[in-house]
Amino acid sequence: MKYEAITIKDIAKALELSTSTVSRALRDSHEISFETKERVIAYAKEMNYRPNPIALSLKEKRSSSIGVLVSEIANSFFSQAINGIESVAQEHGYNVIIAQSKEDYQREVSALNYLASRSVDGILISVSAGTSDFSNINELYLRGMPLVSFDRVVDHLKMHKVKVDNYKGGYEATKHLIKNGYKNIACIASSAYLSITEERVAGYKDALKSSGMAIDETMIDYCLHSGLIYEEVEAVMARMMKQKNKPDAILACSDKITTNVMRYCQIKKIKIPTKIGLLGFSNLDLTDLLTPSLSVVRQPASEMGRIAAELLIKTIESKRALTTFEEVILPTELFQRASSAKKPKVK
Amino acid sequence: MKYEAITIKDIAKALELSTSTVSRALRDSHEISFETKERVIAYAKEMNYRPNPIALSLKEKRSSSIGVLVSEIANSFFSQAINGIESVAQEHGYNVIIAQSKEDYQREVSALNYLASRSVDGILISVSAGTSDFSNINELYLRGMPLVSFDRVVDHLKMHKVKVDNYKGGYEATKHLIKNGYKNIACIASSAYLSITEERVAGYKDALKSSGMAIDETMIDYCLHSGLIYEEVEAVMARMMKQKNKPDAILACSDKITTNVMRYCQIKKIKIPTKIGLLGFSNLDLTDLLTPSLSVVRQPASEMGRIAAELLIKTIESKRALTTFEEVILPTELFQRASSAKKPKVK
DNA sequence: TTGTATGCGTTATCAT
DNA sequence: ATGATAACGCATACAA
Repeated sequence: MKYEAITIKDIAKALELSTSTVSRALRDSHEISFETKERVIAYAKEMNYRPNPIALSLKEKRSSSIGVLVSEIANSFFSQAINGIESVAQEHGYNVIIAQSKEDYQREVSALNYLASRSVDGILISVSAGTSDFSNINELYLRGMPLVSFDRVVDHLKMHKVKVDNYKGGYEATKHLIKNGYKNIACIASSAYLSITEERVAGYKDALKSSGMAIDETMIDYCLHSGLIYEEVEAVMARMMKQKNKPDAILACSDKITTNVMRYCQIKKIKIPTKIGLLGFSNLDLTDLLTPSLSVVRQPASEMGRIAAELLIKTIESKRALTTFEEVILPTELFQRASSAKKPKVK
Repeated sequence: MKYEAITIKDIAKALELSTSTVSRALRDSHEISFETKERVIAYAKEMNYRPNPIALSLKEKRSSSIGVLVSEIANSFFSQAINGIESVAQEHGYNVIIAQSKEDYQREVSALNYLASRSVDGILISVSAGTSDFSNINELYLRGMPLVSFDRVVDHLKMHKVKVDNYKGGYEATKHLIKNGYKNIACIASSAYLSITEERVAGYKDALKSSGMAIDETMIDYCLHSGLIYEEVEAVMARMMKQKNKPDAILACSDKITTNVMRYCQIKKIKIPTKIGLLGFSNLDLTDLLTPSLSVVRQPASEMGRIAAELLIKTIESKRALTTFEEVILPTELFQRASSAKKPKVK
């Protein structure tokens, strides 16, 4: 019943040829007679021959696969990015091997180690939030492993970088809220340790400044776990809604913060956007459907994945040693509901 | 700068030993002197030696990796499932290679072919909606490739199956709509080729019957691409809303159908749930926040992935030829908004 | 035009 | 206790 996969050797034996002849015939070498070629190809097809990619990898010293390391696959941003990565990879004949760090440094190190041990030709990395020791990644660079970091990039590391313009995203989102009449705009951001957080908050601050509005530090807060835990967001919201200078709008700086602010408002029966405005960074499918006027800052996740993968494959295939590193910065998209947005009640 | 990865041979040369001695020393064989072992291990560590997994694969005829074939990674159900799969795989020392068919039969075949050609030890499959020819999968079975299908299983195929109780899900969802006062409940389902579609629709029909309601075939329709394409859903909705017997509620049988029905209603300014009720199968994060009364049928995606992966790895590691096949059926979860739902205007 | 031999990195089976 | 050799499947330099 279960039959072993057929090899070149089997074909050679069956056709009374040498393995090299078979190999060449299958690769359509010009030095094989038309007749032999036909016989070999016909038989190979009949027996459903497939070359063993592992043997090929060993010979060619390349695996035709790339590794992707993210913190959490079931995060819509990353799954969209992987979507783009997989598409590009498949166009170029590469497989995609995925690993997730779950924001855990140990898991990140071991996943990286495995991928590194020559089972992939290159690696796409979005570092986990807690990581501050990048010696492993540097080690990979020294080994000559082609690397591209995306989204969460680390400035001082020697590798290609693909990310969005977080500063501009934060700036424009805040401007959008101001334009819509909001006066007291709070900012709830992710872990203060991530550079993307810094950049978004800087954009927020500069937008306020450029509109002549004051920056109130009580209106800025951080969620260590990027809002992953509802209570984190709840605590921040509760504090802000209690204070003298109450926000009339929120800039939510991550997917989870956005949805958890919505959840908070729903539970507390705070109407969005009339009672409080909300503008979130989110890649979830539905955010634009959610409330009549919620706008969303989207990251071009799939596009980012595509670009990062292209860059990686280009690097792999031009095997020169790297001295310069590209940094691609994509624009965020301010996605606005087409239908008429209800204006907030301006005080 | 770029240094080649070190091999056993390099170690042997440096230490003036044979490769076999080095190999044995590294594997802590009892027939190697303590002294030699120490030298070898110390040197290997110093040089950061890692065995080449590809060479190992060739030798062992196993790759320690499993393939996952889904229609679309950036679909929250699948990304949650992959999340579970990756976790289990990593616990057992397996890599996960992903491929997406994009609901395209040709891509499914070629992806499967690649995975099949011995680059993975087993495959997890959720067949694409358009597929009706399963000869490839059967071919894999004959080749002895360990297979587990999940979510979208095909009844007559000889393989393990992990899925949710779609019948019950459809039944309870429909009952829920009936209980909320809806009288004309339509059903928009995925590809008619999928058994999950059949089952959900059967549950829908039986729920109507058991409430003494008639089944109107014009109220049931299918989307070949599972609603992936907006126009697909739009066409069905347009048709239904034009006919004499107009629905006052919709049972949407997939993630994408759910959101695209919502999008349609938004564009056409049809209010959910007062003008039309909606109950969808969805694993999106936000669906419960969406409208004041939308309930959602959730699939335990991550859990399903975990179970499927466990089953696959178990099958791989007990290499006996398969004669019996397990079928695991998980319950769906009817997720209901806690807050007061607005009742529909009952005619 | 075809065949033989070698090597990719590793381990297992023989020697010694 | 250690070494030489073959084998995994394939491609290719070198012979014939």
